[in-house]
Amino acid sequence: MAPSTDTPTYLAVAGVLARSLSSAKPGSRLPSENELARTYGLHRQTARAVLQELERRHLVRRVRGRGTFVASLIDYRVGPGAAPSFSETVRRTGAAPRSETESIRLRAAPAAVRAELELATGAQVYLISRRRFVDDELVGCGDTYLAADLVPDLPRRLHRSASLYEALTEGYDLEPVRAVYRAEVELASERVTRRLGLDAQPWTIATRGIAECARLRRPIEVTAGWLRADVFRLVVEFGGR
Amino acid sequence: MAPSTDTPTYLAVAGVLARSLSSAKPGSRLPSENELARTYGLHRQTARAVLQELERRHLVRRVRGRGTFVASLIDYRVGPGAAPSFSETVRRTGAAPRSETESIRLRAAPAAVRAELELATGAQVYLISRRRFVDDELVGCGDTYLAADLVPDLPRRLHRSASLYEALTEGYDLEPVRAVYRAEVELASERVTRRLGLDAQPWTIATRGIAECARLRRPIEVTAGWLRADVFRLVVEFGGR
DNA sequence: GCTGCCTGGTTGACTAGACAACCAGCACTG
DNA sequence: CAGTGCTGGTTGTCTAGTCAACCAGGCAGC
Repeated sequence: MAPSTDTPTYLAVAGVLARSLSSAKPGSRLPSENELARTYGLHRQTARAVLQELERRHLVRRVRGRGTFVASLIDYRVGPGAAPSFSETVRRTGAAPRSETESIRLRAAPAAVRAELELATGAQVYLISRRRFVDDELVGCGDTYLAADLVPDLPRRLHRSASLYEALTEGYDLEPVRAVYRAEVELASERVTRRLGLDAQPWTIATRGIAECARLRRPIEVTAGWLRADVFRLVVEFGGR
Repeated sequence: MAPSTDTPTYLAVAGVLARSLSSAKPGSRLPSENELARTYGLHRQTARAVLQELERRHLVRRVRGRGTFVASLIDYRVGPGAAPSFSETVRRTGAAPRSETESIRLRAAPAAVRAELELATGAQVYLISRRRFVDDELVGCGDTYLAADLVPDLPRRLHRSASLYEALTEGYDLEPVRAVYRAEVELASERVTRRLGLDAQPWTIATRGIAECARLRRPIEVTAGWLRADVFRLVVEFGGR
């Protein structure tokens, strides 16, 4: 029945499941390791290898204590001019995005940020840390650095605004415009791994950007973000119709 | 000695090795699974998990029958205007790139290609398949489709040129200019896996592009390429100084 | 009501041992 | 001299079984 010559059984079974998975409902549950082993006559470790292979292909998500579930990737489209918005990206798929502010801290600017924002030594910045959710599941996090002297009393103002963008634009007349943007696929650092509530370092789409204010003609914002690569897929596009 | 509370031993050992690996020479060999198991007092399967974890992080490459070797990633930089050249990218790292033509075939244009190149039904295209090497190791492959009527007698002409680009520019006065470009990280198809001489599907940086000819004012070339993601890393950049 | 405990089911980690597939090098043979 | 076959070492696959960590839900007791 299988066209296999001598492919390992765990790959053969993974292939069978992968094909049936393409028409499965995202979020639905797969058989457990023990069930799988029983129905295919394998040892549990082999059934495990099957599910791990599917996880490696980002076709399923495995949750300890609960089971294995059908995954679905969200395209994270990056192109010139269009700095992708997390909320927009998620909403387009029909899911519900949510951003949660972890903390707003006032601190001395790290050297790298100071250079990017053209600040004097000792200058202070606000560091805004956020967490990103899709359907109430934690899928990413991000940091934003803002020169403190440009946005006095930011925490309170931010409270009254729907978003940081709105606060900057309407509260301070500082509309930020993306100037430099960079994205890559990388393994999460230990710090990001912790923030995402995971114990093993996941692959992430890492983004870094600098935004300028047209009125002031200088950079005002440095951002860094990480999105789980088993939930999002990085797509780069230039040109097109 | 380890700051671990109860991190799994395979992750702990992987951490130790990862740190020492950053200063190791790319290409040098790591201890074998058995050696590792002996020196750390583990079972071979656990030592195996250690090396597999390092492979997952793209820090090492494992070759059946030979051993485990220190890897090094090459940045594949993508930006507006600058369609990255495989040869340029590799040469910048000091390694030796090589491209090898697998085949040049004349065939009816597939529907998707026909649409992109604005060809009539039944029109013919040349399909040029290439393989990409770094220091004589197979790391990628690519396909190029060209409208056959624009490049009569292509196979012979290509023989006398250093590259396809040169043949198009000087042989036919058809300088191609990148119009649409797209890159993403994806699991290799079975076909690409075969062409890369692997048995398990690897992650790849997949690129797709359409090039136009300024003189003719129409698209003349469709390209698709795959580079192994355990050798290259996709980096997207806009703006900058 | 609701807090805390227990229980059955799930994935995670580890040890034990076996055989297969593959590679490089070497000696031997024709 | 070319090719064959052997051999030791390597990673790949698989079975067998154990304990741990975690989750959801049910249930008893406060």
